[in-house]
Amino acid sequence: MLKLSKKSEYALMALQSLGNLAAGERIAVPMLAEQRGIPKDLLAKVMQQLKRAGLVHSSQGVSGGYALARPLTAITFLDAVGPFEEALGLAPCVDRNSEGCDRADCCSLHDPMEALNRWLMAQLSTLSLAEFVAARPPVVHGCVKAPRQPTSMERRPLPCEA
Amino acid sequence: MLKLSKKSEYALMALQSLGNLAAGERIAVPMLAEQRGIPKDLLAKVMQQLKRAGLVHSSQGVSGGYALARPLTAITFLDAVGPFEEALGLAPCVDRNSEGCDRADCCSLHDPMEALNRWLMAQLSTLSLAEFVAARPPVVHGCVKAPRQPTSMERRPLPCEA
DNA sequence: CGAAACAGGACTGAAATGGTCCGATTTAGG
DNA sequence: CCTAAATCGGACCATTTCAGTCCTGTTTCG
Ligand code: SF4
Ligand code: SF4
Repeated sequence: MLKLSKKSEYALMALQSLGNLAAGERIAVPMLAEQRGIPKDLLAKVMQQLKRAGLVHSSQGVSGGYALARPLTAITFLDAVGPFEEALGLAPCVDRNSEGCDRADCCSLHDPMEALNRWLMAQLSTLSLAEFVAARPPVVHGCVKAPRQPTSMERRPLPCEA
Repeated sequence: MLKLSKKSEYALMALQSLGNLAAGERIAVPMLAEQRGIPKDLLAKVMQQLKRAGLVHSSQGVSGGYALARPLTAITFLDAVGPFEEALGLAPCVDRNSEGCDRADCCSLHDPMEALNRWLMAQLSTLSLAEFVAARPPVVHGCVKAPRQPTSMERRPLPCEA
């Protein structure tokens, strides 16, 4: 139920990498793909879609590449992942990409579903990418791993503590 | 990314219905299936699995059926849905049903993923079914819809309000 | 003994997913 | 002006997952 598509994962990777670029700098798909060790053609598609979603800017031609359209603090997890998730809603009755459910007005599960769905969406759209991936030091050649730091997720209070 | 499998949905339906049974009462699969308008054979499988998960008890023979093994307040959303979700984790590196990810120790996305995943799991396992489906009046023949009441989900504070 | 229920495996069709390939267009640099 | 390298974007394919059906047992009430 929670699994992200590979495209989403690649999108998050890309946005993370774009996040620690110097201002005005750009990075090309082949470079990105090699750094993260992921299929270049697929990443290319992902980037196109990110552009269409307005999250990144692109420049064509040799020495072209991508850059963030706005800082990671202004991109939510939902923004980043939304374009790649076919089934973003819990059930057909609360999903944008489905023609709904004919039982919707005769289903005692509908209201709870809708409520939970709305809550989850709210969570994911109040989580900025900057929070999610606490952007860390520059990329070492071939390996982008960085020392562990507690993310802001871990500091979010659980509902039962509220 | 959030979509539940049909089995999960059916499981939630079933547990909801079992929830407003009188003590000692049981209900059979064909009856349940007809009430909710869902395929009986599939629901049968779901019930078997719920039994294996220890959430319900069954009795065989004619006039057999299912009943809750414990009250809805003692069953979490994750309990109910877990057995039916192949891919419960956000990514391969944090999923029980996958052999992990070879890049796990060289991926700057791993730690954020793990953190978010843990947080989401915690959310789903602190949400009891009783909270989720604020169990409502008995089932009218052929239609189980009931008047709307605010669920406890809607009263959960958003992180940004905490 | 027979009808009705649970138990459970085998199987199928359809759809989503992850990935590849190829041709077209743009553009910096020699 | 020409070429290499990059973004575009459609077509295509293999694999897996999903939802659903079917069929054969076994239990148990009346
Ligand atoms: S209305 Fe009920 S059955 Fe239809 S999708 Fe929503 S929850 Fe599932
Ligand atoms: S380690 Fe990185 S690449 Fe591997 S699954 Fe986790 S997030 Fe995806």
